[in-house]
Amino acid sequence: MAEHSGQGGGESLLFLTDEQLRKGIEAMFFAYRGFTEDPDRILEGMDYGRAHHRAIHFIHRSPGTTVTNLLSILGVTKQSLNRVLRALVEDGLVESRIGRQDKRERHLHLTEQGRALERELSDAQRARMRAAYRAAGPVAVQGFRQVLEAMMDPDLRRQYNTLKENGP
Amino acid sequence: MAEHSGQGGGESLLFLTDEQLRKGIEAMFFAYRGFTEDPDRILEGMDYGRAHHRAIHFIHRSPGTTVTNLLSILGVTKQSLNRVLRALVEDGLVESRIGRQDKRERHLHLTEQGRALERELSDAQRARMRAAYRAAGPVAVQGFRQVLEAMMDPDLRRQYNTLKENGP
DNA sequence: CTTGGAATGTCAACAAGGCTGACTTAAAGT
DNA sequence: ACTTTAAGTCAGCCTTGTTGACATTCCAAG
Repeated sequence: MAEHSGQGGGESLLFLTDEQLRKGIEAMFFAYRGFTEDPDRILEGMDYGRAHHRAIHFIHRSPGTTVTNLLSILGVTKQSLNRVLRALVEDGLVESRIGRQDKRERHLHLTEQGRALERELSDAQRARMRAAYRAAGPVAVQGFRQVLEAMMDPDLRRQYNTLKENGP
Repeated sequence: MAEHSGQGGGESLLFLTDEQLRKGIEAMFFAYRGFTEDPDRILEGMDYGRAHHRAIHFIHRSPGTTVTNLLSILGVTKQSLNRVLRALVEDGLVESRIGRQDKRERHLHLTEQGRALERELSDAQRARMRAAYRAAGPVAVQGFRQVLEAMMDPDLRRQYNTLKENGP
């Protein structure tokens, strides 16, 4: 524990002060607002909201995923997700195919229309992320990702890493 | 623009690929879940939720702040905030003092009971943030903050920086 | 073959926390 | 005096989350 001695740990643990942590907490709060703002603006007026965006994102990300899998990624109840999926299927943005092996399962896919909305939403979100990445530079981006990953719950980190591997 | 030449920009702009951006987007999604989880768990069962947490946090942060100021920080309507503040005042966690200079204003302060809850909530949230910071290291933390700041809306970044200056 | 349990879907009811719109009160400002 | 601002309130609505109960379908183990 005692790195050298000195008040605060020889190797400079100043980044672990309550003040630094509080800044990080507030940065998360304000940044998340920006993060969701652009897609939210696109969706308002359509009958959709943030919940629909999340469903569309992860269906796009893992085409053919089952409802149960999606539930565990999104961390909501099936009733909540079902309300959202029903709307998307009725409106022809998502296709729900009965499993061939296990006919209880529904495999979810975006239709062409669904892909179009996904593109619109993720273009907007990526544009902001790209601007932030560019402004901060590659070293900062690496740190950004490291801290976020360390902040996740172990279960969610597993989900996140599983997603990372199967690129589209 | 063309740093050297080569496919992708001489100075390695690989961190700006859609794939990298998508990973950042998903990292934000999963990390934010972890970020809010601990306070949420503490609050469930009490009659309070995330909205109360936010109000308590920023009143603690800027004691004596006015309702209007708090509104602009939180980015909600006064009706929404009022519902939350009324509960906190009725339960004796927040004190609303009429302004001495401008008697229309109400200045908000945490009571001892309010400070106790604030401490409980922020201890939990800081513990997670501290663990993440420690795991990632000081360089990563700097990058984390840089990217988050770049991701904020200009207005929110102003709010964030204003808050940063008046340390408690 | 039967049965248990898993995966899915659906209905109903509810709560938190956003929102808009309309309106009041009190105090400042001009 | 008149207007604007700060705050609060009432009523009603929407989205998105929750529980609980229940039906259907179908795989798999006994």
